[in-house]
Amino acid sequence: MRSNLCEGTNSVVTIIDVARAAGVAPSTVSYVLSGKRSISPQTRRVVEQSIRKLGYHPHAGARSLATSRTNVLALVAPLREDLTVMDFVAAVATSARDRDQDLLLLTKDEGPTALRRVISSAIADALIVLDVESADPRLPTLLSLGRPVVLIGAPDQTAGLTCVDLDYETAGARCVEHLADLGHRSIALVGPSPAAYQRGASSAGRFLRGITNAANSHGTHLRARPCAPNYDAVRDCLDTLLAGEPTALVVHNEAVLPIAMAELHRRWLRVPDDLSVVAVCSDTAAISGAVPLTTVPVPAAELGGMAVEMVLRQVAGHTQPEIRLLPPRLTPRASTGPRL
Amino acid sequence: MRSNLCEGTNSVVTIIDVARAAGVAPSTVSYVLSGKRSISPQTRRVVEQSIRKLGYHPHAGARSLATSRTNVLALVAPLREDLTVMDFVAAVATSARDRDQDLLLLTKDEGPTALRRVISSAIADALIVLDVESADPRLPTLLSLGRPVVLIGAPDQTAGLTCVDLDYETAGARCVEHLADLGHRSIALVGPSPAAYQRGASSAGRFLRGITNAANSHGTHLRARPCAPNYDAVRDCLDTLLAGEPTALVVHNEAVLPIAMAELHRRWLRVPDDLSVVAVCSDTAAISGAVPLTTVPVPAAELGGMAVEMVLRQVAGHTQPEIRLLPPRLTPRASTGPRL
DNA sequence: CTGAAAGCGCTTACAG
DNA sequence: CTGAAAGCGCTTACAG
Repeated sequence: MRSNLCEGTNSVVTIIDVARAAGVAPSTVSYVLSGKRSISPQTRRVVEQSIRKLGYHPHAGARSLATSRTNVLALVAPLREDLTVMDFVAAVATSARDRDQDLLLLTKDEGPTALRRVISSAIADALIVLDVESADPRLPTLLSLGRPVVLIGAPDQTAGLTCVDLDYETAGARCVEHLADLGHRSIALVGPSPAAYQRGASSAGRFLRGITNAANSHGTHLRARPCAPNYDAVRDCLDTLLAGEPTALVVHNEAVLPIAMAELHRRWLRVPDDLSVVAVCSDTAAISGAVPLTTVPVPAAELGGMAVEMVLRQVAGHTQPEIRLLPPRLTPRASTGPRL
Repeated sequence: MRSNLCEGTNSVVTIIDVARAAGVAPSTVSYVLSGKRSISPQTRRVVEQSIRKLGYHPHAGARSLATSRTNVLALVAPLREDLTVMDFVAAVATSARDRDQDLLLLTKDEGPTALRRVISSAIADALIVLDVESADPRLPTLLSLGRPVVLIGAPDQTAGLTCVDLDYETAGARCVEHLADLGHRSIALVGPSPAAYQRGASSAGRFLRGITNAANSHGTHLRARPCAPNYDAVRDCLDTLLAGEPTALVVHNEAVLPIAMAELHRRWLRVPDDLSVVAVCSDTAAISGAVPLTTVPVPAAELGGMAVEMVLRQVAGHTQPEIRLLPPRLTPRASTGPRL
């Protein structure tokens, strides 16, 4: 009862094999596959049968050689242990597949050379770059490639670049507005890790700017500190921040979030009665703790989907650079309440 | 002062361009590149200069068409938000690059069809599969591919398959031994999520078997429960487990770990005085909490590296299937102590 | 130590 | 609606 697929020789089934089996020319098989000219119903049927029967799969290299298209997108991702990164990778992978593209994974530490290599060797048609820094050293290379590139994130200089990101500056403002509405006049920010600030992670600076400006214009006191993702750093950071007796805490650091919540608990600080908490992170992280957290969610799925869409538009010929900043939404949950 | 790389036409630089510029035959350029025959020093020098000057990069599709080799490895990863998955992806990506291979990222939910497509279309030379289940539905396809495949994980039936994994059965035993040595006679296990058991995650069952058998032979009482990665599930799980008054807790669930530690703290259970804790997880997760945890670390970096090495050996012609189970090591830290 | 040429498996004008 | 043929950019026997 075994099917006779792949029986006999182990060699590759080519378009010529299919053509012979179907009694047509190779070009006809090609056109059936691409739909680029009309084919009689009978021909189509017999060709499609042969394709199935022989288990034909077009050779990607041959196709790319003939068309200058690979249908592969390269994603450049940082390798750190980070759920948000994983979210973005997942989002881009899924939407790439939805558009019949494969995904090549490059790591950030391969640097600019790898980007040029992948494009110049026609391994991928386009690049999606994660974890962009304010003055990213890869920018000159990216610009000189002359091929489709989309950045998830926004560097300082965006001339000629296509970027998509959450509007972190407004996100910072949203946090202040929400807390100010609840009567809070003193806010503390647990920011990204010192490493993130040092490498100039673009979201870190923009969020800080947004929350600072908003605090000023609301007459709200703000104290901000970066925080490394380990227990000691969190304790120190909270020591410093809580010394100012804030009534609300904004956490823009997903890795630190569970540690910080546990530490607040250890210090007998009830959330939200003693301290309101707003987090900027993925929603899954926000609802896994004891108290469901008010968040400004990072919409990784949307951002990843948009990046794929935008880069494919470029592949299709659209060359106008564009910056898209998604308006942040704040989702109120149990971790924020009125100042008591 | 601009360099004259890439000046003028935007079209692809080919081996013919390089040959012309160097005054040699295209085949000579090819041999300089591949090192497959001896080349006079002068010829080599002039060819290498032309390559640099023109910014030549070999066309991957053309090369794969001519050689039947892509130098691309495909990694099939599950998409869930999970640091361990991220660890494995990072490990495989890095070691692939070290061996001059690119990495294509496939998602688990694409199923067996994607695996066949990627191999049959010569998009990748080989497959590395993560998150293997006891009776994984992809196994028949994988076996029929006739191409290099390495599983990270071990299904029940391994005939004809090459697998590499931590020896989770022995890992379970190590936990019991360590705790029994410290005098503990009643152990509780927080296992992987119900979802993991349901899909038959192979490590879940093997670890449970190992810890169960070891507990029996040590005359130690064991109570085990799966646990979903959210606060309510953790609370329920601990309610059930702690009712048995264990003096030690084994946590084989990285996502649950920070929540569980916070919850123990909330219940006034001091670690290790009231309760010893052993975790099976990456070491970064183990040392980020208030108490550095005794672990049996999951050696993602080693496993990923071995998978790449093994799959490349297969690509090079080595066809003998093999099962490699890494012996687990237990790293004692502050979270385990003698039963008081 | 080096060259000329066939062939890898596709796509797409060109011709009918 | 369909076929015959050139060409995409490499590699590798074959010949010298």
